[in-house]
Amino acid sequence: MFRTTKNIYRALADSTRREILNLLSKGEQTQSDIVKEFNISQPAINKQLKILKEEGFIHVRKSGRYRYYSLERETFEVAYRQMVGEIGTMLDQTLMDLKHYVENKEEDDD
Amino acid sequence: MFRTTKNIYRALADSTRREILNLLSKGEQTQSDIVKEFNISQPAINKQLKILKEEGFIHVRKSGRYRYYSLERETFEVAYRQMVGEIGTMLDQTLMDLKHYVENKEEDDD
DNA sequence: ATTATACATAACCGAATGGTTATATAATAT
DNA sequence: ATATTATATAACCATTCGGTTATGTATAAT
Repeated sequence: MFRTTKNIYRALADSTRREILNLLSKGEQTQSDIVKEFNISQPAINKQLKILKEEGFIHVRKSGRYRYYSLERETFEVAYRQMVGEIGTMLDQTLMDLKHYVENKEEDDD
Repeated sequence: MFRTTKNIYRALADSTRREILNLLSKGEQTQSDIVKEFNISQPAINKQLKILKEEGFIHVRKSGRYRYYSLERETFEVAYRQMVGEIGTMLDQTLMDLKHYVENKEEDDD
């Protein structure tokens, strides 16, 4: 009932992944470029890239021995909008609830 | 560099927790009320509530043997804004990048 | 006083996470 | 042909996660 097609929540759950996305948002990067930006091993980065790819947030372009990673902007944006919508709704509802509470302050009976 | 004060990403990572938040957004609920809404055990819900509380997204009011849970609207909203800001920036940057790419289509040399 | 209800907590469990090291493979450079 | 570089993959490990059952404790109801 609450799952987005692409699980943006999973993608964003880890800080390394968020930083990778942030990095890629500045432009295409090879895997080794990305690895250089972190203090963790190449296989560790590779795994996180795999998860981001699984969830559809990034895209790989192969060229020679290089892999160029970039944001899958479309997917990302759609998922993002959905997430913002969901959470936004919750916040709206709390306002509604507060409004209801204020309005019915005196008459506790319904 | 990328961590919010309250870890909204962690809070939202699990679908049960998101559903709890959604439920609470409609108004205060006792723990047993919440338990009834799910197919999982009371201790399981209790654990998720503990995490949401840890991250500051909900609040408990004790009354008799009941625990009334409600959204900590303030924290939630601040974290939400921050998250939207962070991700929004990423998306803006990809636009920027795209713009740069489009503008420099013909001249690959900078 | 006894029973029922709401919640808390402990012990346990399997699976997923997020990293590691070691090693293989593929492409490039020398 | 050999060495180097980029990436992939396997095996391993500790921790976290998200649930379970069992049981304890506090409050309320009978």
